[in-house]
Amino acid sequence: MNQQRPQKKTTIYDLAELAATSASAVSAVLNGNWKKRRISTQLAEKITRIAEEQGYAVNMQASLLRRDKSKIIGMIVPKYDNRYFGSIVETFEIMARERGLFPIITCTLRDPDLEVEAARTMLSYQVEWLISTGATNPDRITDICLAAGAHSLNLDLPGTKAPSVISDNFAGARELTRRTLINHQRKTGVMSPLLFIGGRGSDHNTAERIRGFRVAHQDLGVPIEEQHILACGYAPEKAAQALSAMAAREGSVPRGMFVNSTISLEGVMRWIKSSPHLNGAPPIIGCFDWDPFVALLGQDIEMARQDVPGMLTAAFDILEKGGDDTRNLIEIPPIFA
Amino acid sequence: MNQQRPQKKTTIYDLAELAATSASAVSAVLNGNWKKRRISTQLAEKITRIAEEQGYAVNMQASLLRRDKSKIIGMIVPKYDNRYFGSIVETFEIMARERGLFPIITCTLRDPDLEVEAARTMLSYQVEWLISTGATNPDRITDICLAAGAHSLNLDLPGTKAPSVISDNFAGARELTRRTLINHQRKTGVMSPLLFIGGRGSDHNTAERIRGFRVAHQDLGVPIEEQHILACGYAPEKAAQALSAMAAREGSVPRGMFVNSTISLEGVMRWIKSSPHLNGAPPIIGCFDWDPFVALLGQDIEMARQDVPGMLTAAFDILEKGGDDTRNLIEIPPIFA
DNA sequence: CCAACCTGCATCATCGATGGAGCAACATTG
DNA sequence: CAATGTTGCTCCATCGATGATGCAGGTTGG
Repeated sequence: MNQQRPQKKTTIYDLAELAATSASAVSAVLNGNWKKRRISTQLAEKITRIAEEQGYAVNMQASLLRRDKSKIIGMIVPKYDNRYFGSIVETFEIMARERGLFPIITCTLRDPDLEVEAARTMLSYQVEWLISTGATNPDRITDICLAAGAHSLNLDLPGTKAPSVISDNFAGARELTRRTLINHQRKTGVMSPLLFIGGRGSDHNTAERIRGFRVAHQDLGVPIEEQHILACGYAPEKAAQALSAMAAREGSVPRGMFVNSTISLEGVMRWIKSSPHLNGAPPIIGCFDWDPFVALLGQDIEMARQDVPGMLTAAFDILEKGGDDTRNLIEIPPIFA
Repeated sequence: MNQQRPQKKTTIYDLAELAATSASAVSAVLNGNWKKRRISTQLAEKITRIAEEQGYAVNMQASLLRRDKSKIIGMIVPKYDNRYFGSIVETFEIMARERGLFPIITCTLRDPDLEVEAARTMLSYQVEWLISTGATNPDRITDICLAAGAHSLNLDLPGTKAPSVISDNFAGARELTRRTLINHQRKTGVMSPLLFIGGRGSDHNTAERIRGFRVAHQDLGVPIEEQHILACGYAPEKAAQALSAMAAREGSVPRGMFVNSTISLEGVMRWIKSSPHLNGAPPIIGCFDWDPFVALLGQDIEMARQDVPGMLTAAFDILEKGGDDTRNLIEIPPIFA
């Protein structure tokens, strides 16, 4: 049949009439517990056949209304425009489906109001769990979830009111800094402090990465230049502006850099390309995040790839243990190539 | 209140009791048509206040069950691992919300069975519209949608049974080829045919792009080399393997290339880096797709950026006009920087 | 002073799926 | 042959929100 307009939806009552039986029997057969309800195999087969012929699909809205568990799991995510978040949502979907859950995802464009609105909307859809990824105010969302009878969990950025799974930012940054310092020495012959650029000074991850950055310098006995720590925000333009300002102020810019995300790296690379400040000498970069094209950008870029499967495995572990009591912080080490 | 465990959900009946009124009044007030139903402003304010105090959120399952329109719009998308699809889902969400719709998205990992399963699941959730992005078998999905009373629309790859919005692959490829041929001539002094690499020969977009590729060569009077059209699939490894095979077979590889997606480009660039076949001379590339880091990879890469906002505007136009009858194909020109 | 009308709500059936309870019809046991 | 058990269903209340209908109590017009 090649109908143009969508037809009305088939319900279990329609199927019941076609099979000359009751809606209850149809329901039992189609949701699989017909053995328990002592429906004959004969009738079960008949109903199954008719349902398939009619292209029947349960009305989840009705089904969920009746049941106690929705099996819906929500995730909010800031953006889809980089490999890290892309990988998070993709892995999340796969792992959720493997566990018989229905994932719904929404991006909040780093807008705190949208985060809250998105959380409320998801709660209206009866999510059982809500994972806040990189949320600006995760505790706010946890409060809303608790009030609405849902569990919550923080990913990427931690909160204090729900369990959190994040990268081991301190150890990762320390190792990345160490590697970059050594790369810099190998290339230039001198050991000199790196520039830290990107991220918000107010967020936990950036603060921890700066801490790792400091300690790595200390480990190698390299003094830090305080004015070379630029937590100027994540946007590419912010990074480019910060570099311009520094170049104007100091007349030059360090060749070795710790860049706090691929997003910021985009701005850094653009600025370097368009500016004479490095005199064509390629920068020596450590980037906290991974992108396949960045790997092709030059030999002198080291990346710390956040362990997305590891993080989500930890997240689903928590959620399978039902754990709200565990207000713990789980830190997953990033991966070096 | 800082409770640990989620509490039970508040319903309009709870609110009605707290406000000493009926559930019907609560419902009318909270969904905004209380004026029509002649509820006093006083009572409306009281109910609103109590609802806020209790952190009430409607149960969409119940609400949707009762209403005829779900306002849910679904999208299936192959992957989240590149800027094109990332931009599509992000723009889709924004535009859907602007129109008062609730977007749900699912990725299908380019798996035909998963596509069908995802479509069925979405239909269970009562989507009114389903947008199939880059689907391997869009007509199958349209059939399923029609049987279940939903509308469908194809994006990125066309189908024959529902309206389709895609890039103008022919014109885009023709222009990209023209530009790349000219770039090649400028750099090398000679006008010589390009290598076409990436994509599936069986998909409409690749076929159209190859057609544009041919016509552009013809336009400039450059003969094509048939064995230099390699629709080897999208995966990076496939592209790398195809190049290796060609190099082994012919002893060399053209310096000018038309690469049919950033995904394939990843493999191409990796191969070039690891292989001596170009003797360090940078390739001259036209890439049908856009990525910010690719722009930084070299001066000799021209990109055709698919006009995602334009495509989705066209898609939402169709869907606002309710149009199923319009089985038309809308082609949106890609953008050159 | 009564009909007609308006205001401000409450009652109740309904959406589709679900599962506890109940009920025939038949089989088995002592 | 009555008592008991088993098989194979059906009936009905229920989940929460919605809106048509109805119904008091007050107001207005003639």
